[in-house]
Amino acid sequence: MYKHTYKDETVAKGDTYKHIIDSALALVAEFGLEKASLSMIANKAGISKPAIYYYFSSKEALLDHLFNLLFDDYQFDHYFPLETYTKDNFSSLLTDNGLHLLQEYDENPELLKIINHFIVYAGQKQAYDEKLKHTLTEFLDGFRRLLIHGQKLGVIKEGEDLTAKSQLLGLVLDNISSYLLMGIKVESTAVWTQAVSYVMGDD
Amino acid sequence: MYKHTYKDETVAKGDTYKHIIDSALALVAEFGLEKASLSMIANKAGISKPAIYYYFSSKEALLDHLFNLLFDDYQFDHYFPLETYTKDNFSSLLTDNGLHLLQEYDENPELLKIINHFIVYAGQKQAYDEKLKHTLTEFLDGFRRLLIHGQKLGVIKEGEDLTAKSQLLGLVLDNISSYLLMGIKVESTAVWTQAVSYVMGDD
Amino acid sequence: MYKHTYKDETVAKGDTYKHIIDSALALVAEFGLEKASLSMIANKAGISKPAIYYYFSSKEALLDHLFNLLFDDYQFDHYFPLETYTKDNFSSLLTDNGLHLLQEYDENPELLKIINHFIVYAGQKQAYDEKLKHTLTEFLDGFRRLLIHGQKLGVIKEGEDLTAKSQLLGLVLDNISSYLLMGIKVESTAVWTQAVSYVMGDD
Amino acid sequence: MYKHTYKDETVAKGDTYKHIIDSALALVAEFGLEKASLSMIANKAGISKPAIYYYFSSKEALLDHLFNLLFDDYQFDHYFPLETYTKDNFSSLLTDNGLHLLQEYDENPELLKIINHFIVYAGQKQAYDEKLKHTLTEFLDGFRRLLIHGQKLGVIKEGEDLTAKSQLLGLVLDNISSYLLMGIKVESTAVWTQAVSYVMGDD
DNA sequence: CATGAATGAGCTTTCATTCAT
DNA sequence: TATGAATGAAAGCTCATTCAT
Repeated sequence: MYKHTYKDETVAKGDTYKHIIDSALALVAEFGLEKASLSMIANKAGISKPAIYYYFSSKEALLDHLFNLLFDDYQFDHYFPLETYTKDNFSSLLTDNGLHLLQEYDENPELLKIINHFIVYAGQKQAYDEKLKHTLTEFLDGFRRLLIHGQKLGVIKEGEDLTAKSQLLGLVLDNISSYLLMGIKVESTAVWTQAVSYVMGDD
Repeated sequence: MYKHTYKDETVAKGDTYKHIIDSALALVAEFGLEKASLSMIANKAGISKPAIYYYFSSKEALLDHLFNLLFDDYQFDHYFPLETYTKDNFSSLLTDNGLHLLQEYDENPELLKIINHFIVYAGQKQAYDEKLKHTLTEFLDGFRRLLIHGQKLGVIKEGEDLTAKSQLLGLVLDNISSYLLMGIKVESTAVWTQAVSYVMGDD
Repeated sequence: MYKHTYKDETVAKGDTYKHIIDSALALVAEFGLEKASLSMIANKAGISKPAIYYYFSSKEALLDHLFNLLFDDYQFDHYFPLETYTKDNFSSLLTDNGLHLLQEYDENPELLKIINHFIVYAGQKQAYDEKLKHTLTEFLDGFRRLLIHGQKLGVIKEGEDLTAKSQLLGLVLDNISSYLLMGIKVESTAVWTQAVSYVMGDD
Repeated sequence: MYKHTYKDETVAKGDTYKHIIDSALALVAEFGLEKASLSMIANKAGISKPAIYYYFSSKEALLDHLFNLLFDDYQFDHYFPLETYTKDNFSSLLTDNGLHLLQEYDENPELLKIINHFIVYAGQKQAYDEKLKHTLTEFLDGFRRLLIHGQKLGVIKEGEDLTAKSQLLGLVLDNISSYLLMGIKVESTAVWTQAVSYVMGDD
């Protein structure tokens, strides 16, 4: 699961709105979706409980908003901009982009926590489930498109099982951040570098 | 996260006890740790709420029991018995053992769900966090020991970064099951096969 | 144990607040601190149970409030204002003030009941215990100060054991009200009058 | 409230029975009548909860038994044996007997605590209330009979208000133990000595 | 005699939600 | 826009009690 730093676009809606969202994010990260109660959120936002209902019709609506905030602008291209990849920089850029993504999450452990809460919750809410599935699938697909691009550039051999290789990349990258989140020591740089070099056919 | 089929040893304790545990497992899988209430569990078990307290001193104690049930006998050796690996079967056994693990979880999607709930909950309960960390670390370490064994057998080249390679194996295997759980289509066999062949230095 | 008529100062807080306190006082008097449940209190106050939590953070907080209500403004001077005592009125004023106190409690048997419940409960809650001890000690001390004042006025002989005499006064007065509360017939006026005349050295 | 050391006569009923009563007494002293639950009692007695029902038909029955145990053999004569009082020893014996009673309670603070719990509970249970009233009244009456005896012996003047004096004695003695129980420092010896000397007409 | 197993009633507390203002 | 006041529903938990064994 990866996500770049969250930035809410709705500037016009005023401070209270943002306070609610920020408080909600912080509390969900700390206590989870259900234990983060509206009381706590209102409290942290410095407003009264009913005020939340002015902006969100229900707690569920608020959580939905957070969910979309985190997953909406989540795109493979943001981290691995296909158009910047050339024959010469392919391997090193792939490595760098991946490491950069890992670093971003390392710096925002809260985000990963929230996302994890949503992932588990997705088991109970179909709408989340579908969006989540779609998002992750898209990301895996991004790696596939990238590898195909690499083939066209001639840096990746023809005839390889690109699907499996791209999925391996996605799975590894995703899980490195999960393990980092849990505080399990993983040599993230080395592992990612190896995964890349393998996919590139280096040895 | 991997786990073989759960089997409770305490046969002597009678039916009610098992009903409680089974109901709890099912409901935790479906609704999560907090939303699976004692009322629901009692209901599903066909008993009254206080009856649960005859067997467990609190809801937390019940959840702890489930947690231990799932994580206690979780061992790398169970899936990858080091002593069975030889020079000749190393590569294929590694592949087969991994696929077998994946298949096991594929057949018990409930277990993975519960485990995921516990993983998220671990963020709030240190005891879980520690055990979880220890368990996952142990599993990664298992792969490392296995690769070292492979080196001794001469099937893996000297001078390789075994730590990174073992971690790659662990991360990939773990995340394949996660993705399967979420219903994301991953070519698990192909990916795992590739990961193994990479680590073995095949190409 | 003595206490003047309870009167809550917080007029501004609205009716519900007062209803809660009044209901709580009545039910604690009748059933005791533990058996007076929030359900009963809410019921008697004509509100829902959670409404109580809007005003008090817990049952304990509510009981604490009652406790303070009863003991806070409990002062010896309120019943025996030292500055009003003169050489001429000393004996009769001491008698009158005591009788007045007894009468007050006679007219508010509920208060004494509640106080008794708190006294017993003090054995389990240190905060109550300390305040209670302090309050009663202060009252005994009040009598001592009063007798010293009497010595200065020349109505009480020098060289007497004022401590013992003052404690006798306090103990008698306190226990008369207890016995009255229990419905045990005590000739309160006669007993108190005798106690006073003894302390004054009359015969 | 005064009470000599409790001693159960029912020896024949076996150990369990006594264990139950002892445990109940100890726990009632510590936690009060309601909070001392049958679970706790059974636990402390080293038996199972239903075992209590073999000896007592209900918790109330058990409490009733304790109540009677404490109040049944409560007699003024036990502490102040009228027949031992003579013209010569009257004053000193009265003093000594009272001090002895106080000392007894001082050495058994548990008993006083339990008795206090019952006194408060008496407000809710008429049967207790009546017995309690009767017991206390009897004690006050005992002092009256003693003073009358003193008059006959010629150590107390004729024409005195013996009722008020006897009540004063009873109230003082009773409340001294209460205050001692609460941990309020009272010069018990001095106060009681004064009370006696007053009643005797000494000065 | 005594217990393991179980229950209904009731407890304090928290929650998302509503509504008049 | 925002809040004070209140609520129904449900949570985890404890208790006195029962009953077959």
